[in-house]
Amino acid sequence: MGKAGRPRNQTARRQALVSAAGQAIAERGLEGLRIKDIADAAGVSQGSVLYYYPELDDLVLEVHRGAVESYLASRQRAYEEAPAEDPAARLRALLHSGLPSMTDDPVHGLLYELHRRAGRSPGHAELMTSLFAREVALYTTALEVGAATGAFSLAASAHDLAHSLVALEDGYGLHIVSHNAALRPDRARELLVAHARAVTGRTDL
Amino acid sequence: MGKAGRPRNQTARRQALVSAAGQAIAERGLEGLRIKDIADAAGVSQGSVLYYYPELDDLVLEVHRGAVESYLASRQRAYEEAPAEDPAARLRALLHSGLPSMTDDPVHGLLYELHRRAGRSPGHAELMTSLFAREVALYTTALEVGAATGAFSLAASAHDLAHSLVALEDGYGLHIVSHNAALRPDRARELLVAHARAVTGRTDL
DNA sequence: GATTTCTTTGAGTCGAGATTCAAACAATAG
DNA sequence: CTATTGTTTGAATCTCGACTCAAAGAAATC
Repeated sequence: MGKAGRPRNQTARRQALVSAAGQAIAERGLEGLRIKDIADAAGVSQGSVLYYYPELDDLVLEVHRGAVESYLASRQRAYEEAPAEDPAARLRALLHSGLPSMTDDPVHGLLYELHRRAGRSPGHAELMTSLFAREVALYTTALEVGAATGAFSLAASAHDLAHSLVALEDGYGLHIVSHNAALRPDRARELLVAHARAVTGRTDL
Repeated sequence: MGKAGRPRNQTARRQALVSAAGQAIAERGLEGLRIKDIADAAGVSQGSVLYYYPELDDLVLEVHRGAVESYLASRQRAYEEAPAEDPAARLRALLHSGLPSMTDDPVHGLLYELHRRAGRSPGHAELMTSLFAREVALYTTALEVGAATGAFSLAASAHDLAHSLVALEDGYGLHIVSHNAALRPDRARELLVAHARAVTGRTDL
């Protein structure tokens, strides 16, 4: 009396749909998201999209979750790939991984696009909160290690400074992806690094 | 053979429509904007909305323009109402007028909502750029006056510091209106003021 | 009051896109 | 091979909201 049926490799399909949806959102924005676009990008029919995600919101939430995780992983990686014995280099790595490098950086573009839902959707708000908290934690660690080894002389608590750095990234990043003509990526990076120099006492960041 | 016809008080009607649209956008967001909602809020028929704004985008652009102007005017007013002989008080006034005071502050909510279009619409990008530049100018003036009178000892150029302050406001504000559970308005204000204290050398802000 | 032009209405039309669904197809168990 | 359940399709249908338009209303001019 064994169970029957075709094997479920839903995991793979779902993953493909999440990826396709992420691509579609990055291209046309949340408002321009169409089931047909997702289906085309994933190479399946419209019906299949609904079969796996009867609620499109669930799919968008998965896209958001995936974007947050992969973005955090990339920053963590950047941080860890810098020499552990050089706190300034590690901080520099963080600073350089937190801003969109072009006005149409796809990763940041997707994240800002998804964050837009946060004001009206608790699920998205939670993801945004989580991203912020974990970025703050990364910076806090980097600053505390530098302070402990004497490499930095912090102008305030590591935790508060970390908050400022992440908020600065978000503010500058928002203007960059929004095509603020007066704030090019280079200029934003300079300003961010200058701020980091000021609060750590390192003039060589 | 004089011209005839009913007088045109299009100005008033347009203003009413802009106001109604602003209200609708603040309530349901750009994605949820419906002609019917605008018409209802303005107390006219759907046809009238199209009569004055055949291109809905033009109406949204007007809403954005109005929001930017009134927001800037309110900050300018806050700045000027503080005693001119007290640079610290003036800076404090600016700092307190730049963050949403609640998680659903309607003014900031509307502005962030409209800024969302900037990435895909040059008109909106221009408005956002203009808002940023003028906020930076306000802060720059406040900082320079304080520095000139010896009230502040600036940690960097007034212009650079002003950029940081505005970007910080934008970053914190974004998280507040997005319901970041870990960053309440009070906390954000504390962090912003702490930053201002650090870069001006005033411990009494 | 007649005329002209501006304004307003709302029912009707139209279209884009979401949703449904019955039939076809696939893999596994027995 | 057959039965059973999982999967996929895409044409038909449904829904919502933008857009059209002919007719009615209103102010200014003559």
